[in-house]
Amino acid sequence: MNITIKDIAKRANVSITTVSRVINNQDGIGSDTRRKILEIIEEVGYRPNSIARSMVTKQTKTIGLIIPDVRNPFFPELVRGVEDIVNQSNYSVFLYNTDGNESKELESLRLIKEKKVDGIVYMCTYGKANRKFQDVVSQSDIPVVLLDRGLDNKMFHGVYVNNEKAGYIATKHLIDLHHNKIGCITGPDHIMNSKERLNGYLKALTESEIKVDKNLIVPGDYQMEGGYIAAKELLVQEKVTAIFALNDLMAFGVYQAATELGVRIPDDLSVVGFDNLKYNKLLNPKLTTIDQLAYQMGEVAAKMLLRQINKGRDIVQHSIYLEPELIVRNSTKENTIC
Amino acid sequence: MNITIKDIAKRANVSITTVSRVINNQDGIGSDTRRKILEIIEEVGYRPNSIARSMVTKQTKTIGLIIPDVRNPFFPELVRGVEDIVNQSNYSVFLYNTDGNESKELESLRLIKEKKVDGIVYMCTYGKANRKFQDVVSQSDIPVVLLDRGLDNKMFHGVYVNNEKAGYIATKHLIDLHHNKIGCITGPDHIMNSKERLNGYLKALTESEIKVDKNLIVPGDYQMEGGYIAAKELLVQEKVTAIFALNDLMAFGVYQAATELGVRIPDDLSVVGFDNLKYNKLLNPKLTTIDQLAYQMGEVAAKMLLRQINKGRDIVQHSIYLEPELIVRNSTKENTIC
DNA sequence: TTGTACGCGTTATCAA
DNA sequence: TTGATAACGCGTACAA
Repeated sequence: MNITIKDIAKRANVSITTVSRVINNQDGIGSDTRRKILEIIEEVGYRPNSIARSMVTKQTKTIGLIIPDVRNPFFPELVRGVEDIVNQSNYSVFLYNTDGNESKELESLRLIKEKKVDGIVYMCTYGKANRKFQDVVSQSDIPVVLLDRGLDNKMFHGVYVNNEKAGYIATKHLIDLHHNKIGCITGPDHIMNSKERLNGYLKALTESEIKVDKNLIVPGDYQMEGGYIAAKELLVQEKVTAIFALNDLMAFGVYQAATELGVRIPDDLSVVGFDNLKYNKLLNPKLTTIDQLAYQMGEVAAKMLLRQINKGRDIVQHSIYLEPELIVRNSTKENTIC
Repeated sequence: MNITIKDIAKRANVSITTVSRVINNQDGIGSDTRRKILEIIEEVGYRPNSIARSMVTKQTKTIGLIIPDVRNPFFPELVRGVEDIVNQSNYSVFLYNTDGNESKELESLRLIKEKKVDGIVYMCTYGKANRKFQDVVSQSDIPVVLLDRGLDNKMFHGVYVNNEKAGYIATKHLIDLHHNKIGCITGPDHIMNSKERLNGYLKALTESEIKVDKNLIVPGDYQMEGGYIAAKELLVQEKVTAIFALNDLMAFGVYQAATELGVRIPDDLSVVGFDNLKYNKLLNPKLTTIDQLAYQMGEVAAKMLLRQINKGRDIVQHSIYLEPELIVRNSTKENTIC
């Protein structure tokens, strides 16, 4: 049997109302009474039952964080960014991994709704789950902030990187190094940021009057494996001198493929990645990539969410686009081949 | 205003008891009544309020997972292992990152207690927070499983790797390759697994009658930076031919130091790590390391926790030690130098 | 087969 | 400055 506010009240010879007031730091309490109650609370290690509290206050001091997979090294940064901010306001976070799998997304959604979280940070993937998501959310009026990946519906707040611009500057960098046969390895095509990054790539080519060759655009999976396979294709069949991988993980795969084929980076092949993962320092040569400030994105999203929670949903809706940055390291080099 | 069991009852012209029974799949309900209620529930998208439910059932279908930092690539594996198992039983997980920081650990503990989680998976760090932890836990009678890092007090269940054995086989591997000047980079000394791994190292040396040289044992921090600094010391001042880094992150630092000093791996220096992080495939040459099956550890811990939750705390207490495995790759080589 | 009424631990309202 | 009591949404013992 856990100790409750009643026990404290009894011990202190006061009503539970008085104890409640002390707990919640309200005034209108005699300083003697307050001190005594505080002492007892300290002594017995009493902690208010947040479940019971939530019943009446209608808030749980809890948010839900839905991501594809913590094991993908991009997400832990976001997770920490979110957590560090909400913790400051004494919020706890429910973590749900969905693997971008529709049934898991729906399951998480169901749970999250039952748990009565005060808000949700959502990194969405599939379109179908999203319809359901929108239903659930609009039904229950839970504040939401989308993170990194948008929804076609613009009714939600969101924090994104300017993916098109990012794709543009990455490609431009390669063009400036006189590459004109630049392969591009994309992500799964239902993820919007992949499309946007690709658009940036196309824009840069067009602007520089380099003809777009469809064969140089190979679909990947945002995983090492996909990068590896795509790179083999690009290197063997298309003889590209540069590859823009739409995330670092796939760039890692490119390195592997290059090593196997005896293709030297950056001499024979320039590589640009996307994400600036912490551990791409391990690569030799170090990877030129786009930094999209994952931790900060998490922070910004969390702040937006807290603002929504505190002020209600009817504040001006908006999205924030963070500016990507090109980090030039040693995997890109002037094209001297053709 | 959210929709409640009352609304369903009203719509269906039955009592809330009947609805409750349908929700909880109890029998003794007319099949017509049941169907009708189910229909209405479906139609309006009703979901029981788990907060209210927890009030009466005394369980929240929620566990707390306390880790140092998701950004350390070892932990995401554990997190997923835990989550995947508990999700199967419809549990949600609260994630708390503590950075091994005492005040954060205590704060997480406070929150976790208030949240009335049904159980806790705890990767502990500091000794002081642990006393408090033990108080809190024994007070409130929450089932706990320790993960990866033990507590001096043996009152808890736990899942660990046999760290001493791991340290032993790693070192033995280097000895078998005729290394006799083997540096060891340790973790923070308040983390028990570091001590245990070091013991394995010492045991292997002693057993092979290699004199232990204190200067070859350099303290690290379980981060790349610490590995880098320690490796420089070992390479410049001690001229070791092999280094056993007590985790992969520090081994990464060793690679960096070696590169800077023009020391070739594995020709001039053999390196063994610990963790078998997914992304150490990126290293060139690939890292020989100890696999400690992080994902499985998470799974096992979660299963133990669920068993405790369901059967009560008074089941036989025990700890499980998983067997580490040496993964030989290309960072170790026969010593031909001396 | 179904319904009434109480209780879970807290906050909020109103009265003293 | 303090207290009695209703209410939050649900499960369940007991009654019908």
